[in-house]
Amino acid sequence: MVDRGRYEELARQLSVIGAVKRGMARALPQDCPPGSAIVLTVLDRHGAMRMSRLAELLAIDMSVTSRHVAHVAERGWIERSPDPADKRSRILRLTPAGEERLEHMSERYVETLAHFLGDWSDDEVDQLCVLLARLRDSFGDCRAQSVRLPHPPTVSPATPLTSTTRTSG
Amino acid sequence: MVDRGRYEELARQLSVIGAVKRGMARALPQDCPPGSAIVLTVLDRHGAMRMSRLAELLAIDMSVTSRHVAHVAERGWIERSPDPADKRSRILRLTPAGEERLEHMSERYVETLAHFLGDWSDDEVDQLCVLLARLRDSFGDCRAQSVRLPHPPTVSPATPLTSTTRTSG
DNA sequence: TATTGTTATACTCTATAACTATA
DNA sequence: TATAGTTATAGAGTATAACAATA
Repeated sequence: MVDRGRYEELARQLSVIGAVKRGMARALPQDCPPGSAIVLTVLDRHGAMRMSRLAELLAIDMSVTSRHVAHVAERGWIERSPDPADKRSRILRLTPAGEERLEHMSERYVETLAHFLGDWSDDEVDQLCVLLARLRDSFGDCRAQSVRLPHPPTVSPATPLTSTTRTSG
Repeated sequence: MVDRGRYEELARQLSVIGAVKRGMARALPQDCPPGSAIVLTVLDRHGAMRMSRLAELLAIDMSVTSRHVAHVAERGWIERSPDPADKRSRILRLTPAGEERLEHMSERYVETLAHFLGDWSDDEVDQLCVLLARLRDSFGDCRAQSVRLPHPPTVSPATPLTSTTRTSG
């Protein structure tokens, strides 16, 4: 068990890391806000999937995911084909235009990191990647509705422990 | 110089780490949104300071900092005493009530981390803290107005390189 | 009746611009 | 004239709740 001081330090570091994320976001093309960027990134990384799966991977509510997806679909960066197994669902898939967009985006990200992280070694970047991946993994699906935190903010007494993707009943 | 693939991987990891930050934010007391929490944290960590310094440490515009500060000041968690050296400024300082609030907040953060990071070792937490601190440091003051990024989004041709805290002239 | 996904509404954070007071 | 800070307004992200279509 890690001691309290270490956790406090980690909490501080996580609080301040938002500045880095904003710095990265500024490098994005104008028609591609962070919400679109992450949808394209995850679809490229994990392949075609349904809304609910995407929402789970992003750890955001499906209502929010729906808006992000609508935005990139309007621009032709993904296609939504009917799911033969379930007519309520559609399969999300990156289009060639989306891949192109992602490539452009990726170039800007890389340039930005090269700009700020010029003096980092390969090993340091690798280490940070590994630890961030592990951190994300440890948190798992930590969305409001799907997990019981130690201190449920406003939740009424006995909330069921279901691991659904929904926002309400 | 780090190669492109490593930077791409880091960019992906940073994109997805927002889920962790949201998970942490959910642990905060209801009357203490993340913006307030970070102000209290930084004032505790770095001691009393002026608005402009706080904005620089948070890497957000002073207009935003001003609102966060107003919020915590209204609740009596910080005090704003006149700066004898410059009548335009005030010195921000944590009050005993603010320290108490911070302690409460910190407990919740620690519980949340203990909940999700139960199987991490001391060394792993330390390593992540060190790398995050270094990352934040490498980005420095990366606010919109204060730094030239490789791809200035909408900025007109010759923007001066001044490192000010301002939002407009 | 339960689940997938969409839409409407509200809240938080951030940035830009205009403004006041002081240097 | 320039700087410290405040406020008004707008844009993006997210959560909750209500809804439609399908399982």
